[in-house]
Amino acid sequence: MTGSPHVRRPATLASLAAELGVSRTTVSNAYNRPDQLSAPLREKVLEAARRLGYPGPDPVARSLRTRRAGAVGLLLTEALSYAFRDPVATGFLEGLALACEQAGQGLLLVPVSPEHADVAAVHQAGVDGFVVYSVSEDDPHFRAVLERPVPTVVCDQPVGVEGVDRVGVADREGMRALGAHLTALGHRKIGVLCMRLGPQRHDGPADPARQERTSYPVQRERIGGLRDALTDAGVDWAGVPVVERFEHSPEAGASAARELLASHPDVTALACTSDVLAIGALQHAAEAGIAVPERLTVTGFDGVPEAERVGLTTVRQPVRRKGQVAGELLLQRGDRNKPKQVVLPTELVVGSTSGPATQTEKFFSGW
Amino acid sequence: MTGSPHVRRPATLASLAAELGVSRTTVSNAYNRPDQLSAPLREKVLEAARRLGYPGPDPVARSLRTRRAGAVGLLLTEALSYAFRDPVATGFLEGLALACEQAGQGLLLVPVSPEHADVAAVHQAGVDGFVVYSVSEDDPHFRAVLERPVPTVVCDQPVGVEGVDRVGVADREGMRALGAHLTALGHRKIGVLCMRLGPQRHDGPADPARQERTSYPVQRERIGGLRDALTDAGVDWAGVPVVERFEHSPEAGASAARELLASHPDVTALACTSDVLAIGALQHAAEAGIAVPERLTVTGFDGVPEAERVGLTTVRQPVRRKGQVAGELLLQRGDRNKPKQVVLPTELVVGSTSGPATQTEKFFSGW
DNA sequence: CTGAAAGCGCTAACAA
DNA sequence: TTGTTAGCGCTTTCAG
Repeated sequence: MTGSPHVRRPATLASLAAELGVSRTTVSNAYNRPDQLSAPLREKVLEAARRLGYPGPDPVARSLRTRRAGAVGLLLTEALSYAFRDPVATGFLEGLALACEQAGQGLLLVPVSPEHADVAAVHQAGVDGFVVYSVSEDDPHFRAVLERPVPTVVCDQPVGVEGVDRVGVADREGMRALGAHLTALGHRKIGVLCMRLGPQRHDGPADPARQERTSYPVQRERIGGLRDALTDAGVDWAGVPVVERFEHSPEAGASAARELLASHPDVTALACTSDVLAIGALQHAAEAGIAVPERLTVTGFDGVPEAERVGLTTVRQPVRRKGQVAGELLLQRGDRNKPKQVVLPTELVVGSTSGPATQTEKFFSGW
Repeated sequence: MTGSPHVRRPATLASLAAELGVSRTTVSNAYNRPDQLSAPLREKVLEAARRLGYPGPDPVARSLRTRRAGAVGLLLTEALSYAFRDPVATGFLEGLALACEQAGQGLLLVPVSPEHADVAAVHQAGVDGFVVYSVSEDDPHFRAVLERPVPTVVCDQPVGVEGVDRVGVADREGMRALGAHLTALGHRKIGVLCMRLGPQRHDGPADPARQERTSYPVQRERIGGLRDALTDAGVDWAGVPVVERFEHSPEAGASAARELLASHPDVTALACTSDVLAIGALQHAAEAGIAVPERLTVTGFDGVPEAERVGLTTVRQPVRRKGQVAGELLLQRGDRNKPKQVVLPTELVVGSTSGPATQTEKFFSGW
């Protein structure tokens, strides 16, 4: 009577109760409050459930009633799928997942394809809170998150959003230490490879104005830290070439390195704002027969596992811990109402890809 | 009257409707069926919503009503966090996420810490279906999934579960091709490094009985494929040393390589059942001063990006595609009722870590 | 220890 | 184009 024949309507708590001649409360208690009813009765209920194929209380209905979804939503910059290709993002996810796991909460990846400028997914997410991972300051999905009446914590970007928690790392200090390392090695001709600075695709040189105006504070800080260090050593920042890439991949790093070295064959060090770019730069160097670190120093930022494996000089940030803190900030907020800011430390890691600046005259950079 | 003062009770659809003097349907339509009401009225509703801070229809309530959660659940073997450290898992996730994204569905990672033998999380997940990634045949969480009245698709393992879709790859064929490659290069003394074969921690040699009895069909198939190839070449499998590791990490691979080479210094090739293990083996070789491939051939399985970068000889499986297929199987199942099995092809990739078997006499393997 | 009553917030027919 | 009527399946005081 209720539907087409092929739709098997599973039993509900009510139908089970009716079947057994007990009240719905009793059935509910059998699942949620075992101590509120006698063991035999409970077993009877569970047995009947098994027999009738009742899969236990419907999670959605329960969520509606209890007003808790048992999951936290995760909003990522890029297409959802990108996150899994980026080792920094996966490290973060690992930490966040860990925190969720410990709290018994699910982690819902909110599907936001960049083209799909469709904010609906954010509204549709049944979650008790959001973690926002490194999005641009004017991301529409992010704004949609803010409209939801649930707590939110931001990782990295954007900074300074009113009323939301944030966890980040000491980007500027880390890069500054790296810069000092480079200048101490005698490098004066330094080139920079950086990640995207704006929402629009742009691949190529980025002048200081563009560096400042970026909507990605993390990049601004990292570049700024390097600038601080170089300035301390008397290097004029205006003369430092910076090449930007929209994509974040080893391939992008390789092509950026090629571009920068072609236009500035005299640079002795390539400072990249991420390990992924640096790995690409190393790859280019290897292919072009440029000896690292003898003829070219290459550095990264992040401290991803592969970087460590290849001995990259970099700045390590506690990615996993960052994710964990983000989760804890969200899940262990008592009834705190003032937003909390956490900044984790970074650490210079000197590997085998940085060495003294080349003493010899300019090489022909190529083969 | 309804609660403590610090709990701001957000507006609901009903209260908004009351406020405007329209029916709840109208408000609902303003959000879900814009064409069902006049533009001015709709604007009026939306404006009032903004004014009253109504965040739009509650997703959980909607889900209850529409009987669709808008998300698929993902069940992983290991601790949730492990998945993000394993490049094969992340590749799979990437593909799955892609499929979800395209369908506008969320992806809910179900928190199952292995110690927390607590199946509750599976019951608590508000999802329209489950994807199960490579779990053991007798995993309790998996059984809990099967009890839920939603469609399920399994990736890789377990095999042969009644009524559920499955996507896998040609593990055996791939490994067989790799084995043929090795024997063609003249290798006869071959050692194997494999992943866990049982639920209990076991690190060390795995004899043929243990290989057969494993509850992880994927390992069985890969080892079996190699066995086929070696047998074809007249190598007696009983004499092939297999070292197992419970953890799946480069470190585990390195230690396994060390162990195997110590007990069998005469092997000329190390076939690993995963790239991650192989990368560890390479690392050990580098540290021990063993030239690859001159003195030792090392091979993997999977074709992860890093393997490609280091030139590992391996068997490539379409991990991302596998995830995508899993998603499509779940999301695009019309009203199909017979389960579907998809097996994707694998491909031998010859890199620079495999070479002819050493012609010289036995080396002292180590230093 | 068990039951009755009262919704959680929403959508989907169907009428008006 | 708008409103009315019924629940979706469950939990939770509060009495018995």
